[in-house]
Amino acid sequence: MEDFLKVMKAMSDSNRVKILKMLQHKTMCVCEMREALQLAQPTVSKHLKLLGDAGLVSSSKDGIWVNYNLADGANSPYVATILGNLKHWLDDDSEISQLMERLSSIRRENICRK
Amino acid sequence: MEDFLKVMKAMSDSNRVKILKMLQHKTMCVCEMREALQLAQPTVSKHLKLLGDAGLVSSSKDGIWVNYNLADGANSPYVATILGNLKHWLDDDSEISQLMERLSSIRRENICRK
DNA sequence: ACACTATATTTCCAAAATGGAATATATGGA
DNA sequence: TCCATATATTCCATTTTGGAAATATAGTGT
Repeated sequence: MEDFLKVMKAMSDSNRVKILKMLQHKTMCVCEMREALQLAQPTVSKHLKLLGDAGLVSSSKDGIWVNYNLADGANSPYVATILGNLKHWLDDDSEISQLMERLSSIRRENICRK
Repeated sequence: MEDFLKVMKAMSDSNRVKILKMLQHKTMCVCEMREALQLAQPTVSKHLKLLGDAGLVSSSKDGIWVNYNLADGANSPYVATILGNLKHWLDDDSEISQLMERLSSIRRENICRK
């Protein structure tokens, strides 16, 4: 039950859902997400920790950066099902589609290491 | 997005999930659920209101009672998918399976109208 | 070693969620 | 009409959550 509730709670916040939708399109680091969502960096990190604890995202360190990706869901049927459905869910949501449009112009080279 | 989040938030509480699992097996009134979950009656009513607002349950009045059922999900792809998956999810959870065992012995005639 | 940057953690605050007691409403029976 | 019961609503205390500022940690380049 706890694992299930963790996944549902992780899906219950619009900024976290936006993170997952962005990760459908590309691997991202924290500062790219920070820019895309216009949130403070610690806030983004906390959301990512919660998503990671729920098994929805994975991360790997690349030097100074941490690359975040969608999890494959191999360890949780809840994660696999939710992420599978989220692939097509919310694509016609205006907030989401606007975010996706802006996403292509948010590139690590232009934000980090200035 | 709002509709989606409503569904996810509704699924983020163990008592509400238990209500949905019970409704998979039978139509229930508030006092039966109150007995099954050992919660105060207003608490159950509030959970049911939230589940109803999310489109996860429907209700119909029968005299003094209100019968609650799982919604058919015809109006929401989120509801349809979640309720469809919940059919098999959590069946092996110990809390849930114990609740299901007790469920058969909780009958309206024995609780209400005493 | 030192400065700079990306990320994580801690701490605090405001807002939201959960639960119950008290209360209101509605229905059925005497 | 009056009473008992099923359900809903209101109100309040406690806990949880989302956000940011401050701080800590870890790489990278000089």
